[in-house]
Amino acid sequence: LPFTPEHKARTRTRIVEHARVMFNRKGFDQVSIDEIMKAAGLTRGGFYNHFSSKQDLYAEAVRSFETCNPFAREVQRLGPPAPVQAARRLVELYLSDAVLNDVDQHCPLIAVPSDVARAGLEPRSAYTFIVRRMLEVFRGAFPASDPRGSTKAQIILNLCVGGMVIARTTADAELRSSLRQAALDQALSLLGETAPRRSRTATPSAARKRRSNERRH
Amino acid sequence: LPFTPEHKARTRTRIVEHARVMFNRKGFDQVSIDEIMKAAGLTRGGFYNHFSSKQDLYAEAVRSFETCNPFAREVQRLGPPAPVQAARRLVELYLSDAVLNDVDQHCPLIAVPSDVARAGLEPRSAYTFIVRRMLEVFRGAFPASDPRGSTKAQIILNLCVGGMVIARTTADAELRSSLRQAALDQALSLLGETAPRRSRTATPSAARKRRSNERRH
DNA sequence: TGTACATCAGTGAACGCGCGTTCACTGATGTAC
DNA sequence: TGTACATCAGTGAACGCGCGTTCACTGATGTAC
Repeated sequence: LPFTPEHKARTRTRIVEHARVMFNRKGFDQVSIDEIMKAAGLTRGGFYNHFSSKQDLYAEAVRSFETCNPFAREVQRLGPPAPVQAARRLVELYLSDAVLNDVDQHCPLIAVPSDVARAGLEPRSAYTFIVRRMLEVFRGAFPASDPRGSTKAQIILNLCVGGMVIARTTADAELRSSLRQAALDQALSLLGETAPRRSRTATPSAARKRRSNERRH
Repeated sequence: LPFTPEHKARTRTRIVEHARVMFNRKGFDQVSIDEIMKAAGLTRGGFYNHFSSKQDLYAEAVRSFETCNPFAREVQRLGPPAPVQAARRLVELYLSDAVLNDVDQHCPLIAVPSDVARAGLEPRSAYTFIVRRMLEVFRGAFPASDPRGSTKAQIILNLCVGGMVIARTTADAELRSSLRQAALDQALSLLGETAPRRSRTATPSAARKRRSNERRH
């Protein structure tokens, strides 16, 4: 074989990696294949050695988030041993001020929902896959016997996505931060219902985080 | 004057009207000026008599939602007299199954957030304006003395948008409906805290609605 | 060890199409006189 | 009342550009003998 068998795979991964970041940042239509290939250190023509179409790459990029994002890695690290902590940590990462203000880190769930909703079947099911994974993590934070466990997991996901999606659209720093913070407090509060109840509105760690955000602005 | 002074205004409104529906359905890039003008019964060339660019029309379309959507009309009708009912009704309309399954009725908040987040300043501030309006309505449901009133309003908005944004992206009917329902229950529950508490998870009207949705599927 | 050959990741020019925008024109209308 | 004129919403052809996709080619590599 002309190249090592892993070589093509590594190139492909490199393309997907750059595509994911650029699609998240600028959306499906605003990123050209040329740009992506250039970012990956290649030229336009080679693209179709790896993918059958731009939409094909898009689905792949959405899918790739599952293996490459900091949330997923965090979950993998903390997942099985302490489900409640994993859920709490995921919420805190998801709704952190740092992530809100760095578009490149945005999860596809918040970065490209409109695009995906209008895209073909492949990107949509890649997206749905992430949704189910996150729901599993949140569901794990409640005892299996809790009849409202699934519902609470869904509410937490809705808060995570809703808070960030709206916050992202506005340039008003105060409104941004405040929408995000409200979602964070409520989500943590729902998670807190599994452990012995503390304050109704926020865990101590959320309060600490809030103070530090206020200092930053 | 060659045409009546209102004639141009009416034409302009007609263009914006069609643009709003089409942008919501297919996104900014996937709708051409040609299509919009055709839908409005005009030809390509006349577009620049009314708008300076496609982006200009986009901002206008987002803005227009405030005056033409069923939620806004509903709020205007119920608004001042009974703020709690207005908020409750808005939530129910927003998170209804009927709206979820009819893209044309989708509020820009859920239909085009990714597009807007990447668009210019004008569309973004048009979007932010709607956000503030909805927050006002929700805030009105809690007594001015309630220190958590603003936060609760933000949580409700996050739930409204989050639930619909995720639900929209998946084709799985069960998951769609269930995400939406979870958001609806939680939002109504938060609103319920103002009135004498009924059931913890849903108001009677929500339960009625849920049953009717289940029949439909 | 050396030579001829096959493979195929990557190159870069070219194609074709759609779309945002421009522009010279039309023709219906109201106004001046 | 009638006629010449100015206005301007709307028309449709044309321009120019970018981008997804195709394709003939290259040249580095491994294999056969």
